[in-house]
Amino acid sequence: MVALAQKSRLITTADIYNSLFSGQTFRWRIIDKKKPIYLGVIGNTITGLRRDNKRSLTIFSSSDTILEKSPVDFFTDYFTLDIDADTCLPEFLKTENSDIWPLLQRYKNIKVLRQHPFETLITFMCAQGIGMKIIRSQVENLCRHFGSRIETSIDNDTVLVYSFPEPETLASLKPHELLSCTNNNHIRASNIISAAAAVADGSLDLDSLRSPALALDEARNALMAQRGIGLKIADCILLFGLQRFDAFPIDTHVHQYLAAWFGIEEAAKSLTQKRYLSLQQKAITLLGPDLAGYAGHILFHCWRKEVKRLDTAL
DNA sequence: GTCCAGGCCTACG
DNA sequence: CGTAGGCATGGA
Repeated sequence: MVALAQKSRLITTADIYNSLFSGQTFRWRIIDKKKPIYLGVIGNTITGLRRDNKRSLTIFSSSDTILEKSPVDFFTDYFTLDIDADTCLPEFLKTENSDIWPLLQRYKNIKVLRQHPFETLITFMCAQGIGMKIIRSQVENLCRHFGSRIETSIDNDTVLVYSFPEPETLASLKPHELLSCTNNNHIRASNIISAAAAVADGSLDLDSLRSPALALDEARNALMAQRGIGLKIADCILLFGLQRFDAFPIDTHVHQYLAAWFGIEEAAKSLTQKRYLSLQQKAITLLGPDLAGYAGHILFHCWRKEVKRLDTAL
């Protein structure tokens, strides 16, 4: 058993906590709601975050390093503290849309995370046409069945976590072995296995898709070559797992707020593939070419919480 | 019971 | 082109 030792302290705003449960990651969880400790597994390193006060955060870690970086360096990158919240959202939201701006106050500092590419690929393949609770439950099953078991202790309580499965592990499965992780959907199980196989054998090179030198369209096409990955899932993988903050995924909620908040008439119609691309261009024009997806995620979370009253955390 | 959840793919006009 | 239906289940 690995005792989770306090390793370092990171000074930041409390808004990074919302980042963990804004729907971009399905892996982090709350251990103690009264004295919030958030637990995650990065590679094979167990990491815990505890809020000390509004601007101070303690990092716990089962190792001195997280993916070969110090915990502080790792989380500075992971939580994109290099992205300035003030420049992320465009001015027109503050001036022209006075009805939206008050709603955004609790969400405007949410950070989009730089997550692990393969984990992001698979978890978003699990997220089609089902609710957030089932998605989280599927991902939990995925790790429990096919990841590595890791035990730790926090304040003398034993906590059991699992790493995310390796591509080779998932690639070796048969669809029926994966059904508990795909809501019993056989097609999705088989799609996930073949995508994992593509990563394992190198025909899908996720790291190469991170390069800004590669056009966003080409990166998306490489992902969409996999069965079960369409425009929306591909854009999510680019945004959350490949650090392409210009990628702008449009799901049912984004579709809704583009109509309700931005008055885009096209968004009132059903979301066909052609309309997806057209709406995406309009959104990028409004939100800016560099951080459209980053800004879009903040709007997405605000819409879910403030308008739809949906919760994302368990 | 009905409807909708962070969709994708195929078949059919 | 577009739309409808299938995939599957749980919670509101």
